[in-house]
Amino acid sequence: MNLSNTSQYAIRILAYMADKQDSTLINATMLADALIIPYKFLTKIMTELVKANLVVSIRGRDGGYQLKKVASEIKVDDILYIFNDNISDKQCLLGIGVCNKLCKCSMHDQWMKPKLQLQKMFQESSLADIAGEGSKI
Amino acid sequence: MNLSNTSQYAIRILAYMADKQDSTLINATMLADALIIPYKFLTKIMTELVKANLVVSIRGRDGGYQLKKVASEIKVDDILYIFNDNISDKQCLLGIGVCNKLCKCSMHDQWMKPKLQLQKMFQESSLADIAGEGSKI
DNA sequence: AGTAATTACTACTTAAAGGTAGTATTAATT
DNA sequence: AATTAATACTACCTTTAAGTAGTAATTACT
Ligand code: SF4
Ligand code: SF4
Repeated sequence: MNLSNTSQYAIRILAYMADKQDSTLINATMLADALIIPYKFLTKIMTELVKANLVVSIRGRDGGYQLKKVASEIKVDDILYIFNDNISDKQCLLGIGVCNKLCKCSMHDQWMKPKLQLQKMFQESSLADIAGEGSKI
Repeated sequence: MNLSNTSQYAIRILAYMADKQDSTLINATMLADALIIPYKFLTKIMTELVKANLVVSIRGRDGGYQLKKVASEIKVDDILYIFNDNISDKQCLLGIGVCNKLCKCSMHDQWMKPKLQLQKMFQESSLADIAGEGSKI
C-alpha cells in the first residue's frame, strides 16, 4: 500500500528541480547527492523522465537537466503515470478485478472514498505545490 | 499503491470461510478451487493464518480449517498485520521516513486524510461485514 | 585535435514477492 | 497394520523491482 521506490524518487527529484528553478541546469551528480539516491539508478529514472517529456536534458560537458514545463503544470499524477503507479478508476482492492455495481465485493464501496481522495490528491498536486517553503524533499 | 497478492488472497479466503461458517470444516482444495488461488500457495498462507491464531487447523483425514474467532471479531486490519501490509500511523508517502510537524514534505498533510480513512476502513471492517449478502469474493 | 564532463544505452546482479514440488506428519477408515 | 486424505515443512524455481557496471555518444573548453 505504498508507491514504488522509483515513483517516490521521481517525485522528489522533480520537486527538487522545481525548487531550484532559478539555476538553469542541474546535473545527475548534484541530484543524487542532494536527494541521496544511487547515482546510476537516478540517471536511469532521469532518462525516463526525459522520454516522458517532463524534463529536458542537455548532454555533454556543462550539460544537465531542466524541467520542460513550468512547475505548476506538472502534476504528481503525471509522474506516477510514467511508472504505472497512478491510481486508476478501476483500481481494485481485493484483486478480483473487473466488477460492477451489481456484482462487487463488500469492500468496494468503502474503498471508493479513499481511492478517489488519493486520485484527487495526485491529480491536483503540482510540483509548484509540493516544492519550496522549506519543506522536506 | 495496492495490497500484496498474499494479503488479498488472505482476506478473500477468510471472508469465504466466514460465509460458509455453517459447514464446520473447509479444506485447502475446496478453498483453492472456489477462490481460484494456486493450491500450494494457499496452503502456505493458511499455515500463516493458523500461526497467527486466526484459523484452527485439523490435520489428517477429514481435516481442514475453521475460523478461530467469530467473524465479527476478525478485522481486515488483523489480516494485513500478519503480512506487514497494514497501514501504520507513520506510513510515509515519499519514502523519506521519519518526519515531524516541523520538518515534513509538502504532501504529508494531504496524505493524512486518505491514510486515516484507509486505516479506519481496515480497522473497522470485520469478516462479518465483508462476507455474505451474495457479494463477490 | 584532444581532454574532460556530461547524458544515454546495454547488460548484468541482487533482493523480494510470488509460486511450485516433494516429503513428512497426522488422523480417520478399513 | 495398511491405506487414504488431509495439513506442515523444507527447499527450490520464477518473475519483478531495485540497483550496479561499463561503455558509447555528445558537447564545451583548451
Ligand atoms: S468490487 Fe471489490 S474485487 Fe471488484 S473491483 Fe471493486 S474492490 Fe475489486
Ligand atoms: S513528511 Fe512526507 S516524507 Fe516525511 S513522513 Fe510525511 S509523507 Fe513521508
